[in-house]
Amino acid sequence: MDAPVLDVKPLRCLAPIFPGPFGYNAFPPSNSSPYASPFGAPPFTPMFTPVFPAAVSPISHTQSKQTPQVSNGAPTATGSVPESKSPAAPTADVCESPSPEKKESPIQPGPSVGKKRGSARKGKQTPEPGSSTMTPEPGSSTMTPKPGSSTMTPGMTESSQRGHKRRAYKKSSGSGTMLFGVEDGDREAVFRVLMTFDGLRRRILQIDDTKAATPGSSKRPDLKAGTLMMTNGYRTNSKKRVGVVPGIEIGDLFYFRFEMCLVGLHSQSMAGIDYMPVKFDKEEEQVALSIVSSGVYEDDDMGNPDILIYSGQGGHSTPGKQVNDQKLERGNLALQNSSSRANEIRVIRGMKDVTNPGCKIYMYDGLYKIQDSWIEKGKSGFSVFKYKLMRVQGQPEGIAVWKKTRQWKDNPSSRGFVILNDLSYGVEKLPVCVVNEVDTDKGPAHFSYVDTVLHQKTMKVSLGCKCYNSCSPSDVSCQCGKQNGDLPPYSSTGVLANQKPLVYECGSTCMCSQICRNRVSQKGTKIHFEVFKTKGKGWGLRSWGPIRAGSFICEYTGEIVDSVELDDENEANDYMFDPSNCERNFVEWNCNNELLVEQKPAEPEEEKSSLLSFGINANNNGNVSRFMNHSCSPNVFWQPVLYDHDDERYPHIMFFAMKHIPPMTELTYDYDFYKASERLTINQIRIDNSRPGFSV
DNA sequence: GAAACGTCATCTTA
DNA sequence: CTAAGATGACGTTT
Repeated sequence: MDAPVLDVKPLRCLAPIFPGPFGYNAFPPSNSSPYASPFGAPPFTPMFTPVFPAAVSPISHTQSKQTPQVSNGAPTATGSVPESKSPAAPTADVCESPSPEKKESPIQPGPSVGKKRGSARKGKQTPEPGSSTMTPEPGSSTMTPKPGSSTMTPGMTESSQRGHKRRAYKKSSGSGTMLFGVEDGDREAVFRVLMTFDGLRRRILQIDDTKAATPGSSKRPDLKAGTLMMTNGYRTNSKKRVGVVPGIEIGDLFYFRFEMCLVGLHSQSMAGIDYMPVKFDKEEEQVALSIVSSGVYEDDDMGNPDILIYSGQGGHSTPGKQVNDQKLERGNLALQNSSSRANEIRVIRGMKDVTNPGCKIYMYDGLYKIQDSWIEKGKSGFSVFKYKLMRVQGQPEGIAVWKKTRQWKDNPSSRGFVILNDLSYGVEKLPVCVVNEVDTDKGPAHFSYVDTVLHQKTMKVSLGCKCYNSCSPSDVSCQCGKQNGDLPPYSSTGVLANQKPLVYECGSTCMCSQICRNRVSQKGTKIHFEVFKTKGKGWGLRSWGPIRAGSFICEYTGEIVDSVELDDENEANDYMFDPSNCERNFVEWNCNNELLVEQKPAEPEEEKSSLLSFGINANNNGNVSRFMNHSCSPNVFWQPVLYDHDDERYPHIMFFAMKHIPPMTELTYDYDFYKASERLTINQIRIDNSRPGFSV
């Protein structure tokens, strides 16, 4: 039970594992707080969420410190609402900022790879180029009530008029309790929570996959992962609040509703309207905090990115089918109150994922205010509440970025500042345009675009599997499956489950077809890239579309060289990918699998990645990867993959997304994993094999 | 009052 | 398409 807690770093949950009810692991009971020693803090009771050491958020200045009472953080004055000035603007530079202990400047060329040297930039980060104001002025539209619609007045229905007391935040019953609340997280904490959630979810999915034969046994890995996080209190911003949420920026993406719950953006796991009681003078009133517009109701964006027409909740028996009039209660009432109180409401827009239909992407679109509300008859003839929300001015672009990029995709010539239409000259399926919005540079120096690595010697080809059509994760006879260990590396949608020393994809000698789920990175990139001139870091790389965490981005192509040829002084090494200095290629991406008790052999792997002793020279031949800059707070990592030959000394270097990456966000990876690994503690945590385990 | 327990509304996800 | 989900809100009992 007393697994040693190793090298505790603030943002991580390092508590030893305790078996909880239902196979969940819980953190130790309150009287043995794991925090006592590491932080020198007194043990706290489960009553209070521990204050997170790094909790002083640089952006929480707009937000008064939340006390257990609701009173502040909420509007202080009657009627008038806190104008939190420039809500998200100051957060712009948080994105790439290193964790507090680090001294290096956020983004700079990696020490080991001399790429784009001399352009390191100190100090202040400049906002994205492109984020300059090109939003239309929507303010001109006057607030005339909708024709033919009755205006609502608060209190027009009976229900729920009793003054609600703010209840103490309900702690999960059971053994879990809120031991590890990460209160008022900063951006780093938000990332941590999200990465942990998704790591957990992918892991559960992966385990589920191998048990394909048991029908009905297990579904919804998202809910399982979310529940685990919740019961262990592994969340941040767990107190509700009006307005800006620390650590969350406009444009942030979410692929599950639960993700938004865990970081305090929208705490309803299903309902579209989140609200809480707020004190105005003497009265307490429910006001809306955030809404998710997900298209179940007949929401409409009117084509104007700053306006959202939102439908109230209720009246539906099955989703999509309205069978009753909506009532002015719950979320609808809260929205109505928010309309008169004019408080800011966070808006999350849900959209179809074009690359993965059936999947939804949620994007935080910033603060809005309700401008108008009315009742109208829905398609089914029942009453529906309608709310017209107007985006608060002065915020960075949100959904507008999406609209822009979508337009560019349809019509690439509408993209301005283009220097070159297709850097790949047709090699990539999608053109890679080169843009410069910041200076007069006419483009990067010439190189030949290749979409594969160039070997000097011929590589021998491995013997493949004999699966028919597609390899099945539950098929123990699959040769490729064996090589990968007991669990499949990719989900059925091609998302990498976790980082490994080496992934074995099926290859040309395999009998399975191209639809095999064990063929992912070999098929090449599906991302619509853009090479752009950064401010101060030379050329950079970004995507027009959103990228889901774990999905394949691209390969690092170029000429394979032996590491002995590497020489930092050589200019030719500017575009050298050098994995040899990476003691351990594990980022924190697999993190917190220890929330699951697994009967896996303890990681025997580690060694292989440090054996990599080649380099990839992209100076003369390369692809978009050579433009990816370094960051200590990266959103991309690399993963060795083997598929077309047998030689484990020369795997392909494939890049995958560490986090969900919004459109037009620069893609960066950590050039020097060795340093990164020093920040790691997660892999040092002992996994308790003796425990029965979380049954999935 | 506070805490514990019970039920309902919500609609997402596979 | 359908049904199983988890949470928080709200209501009732201890």
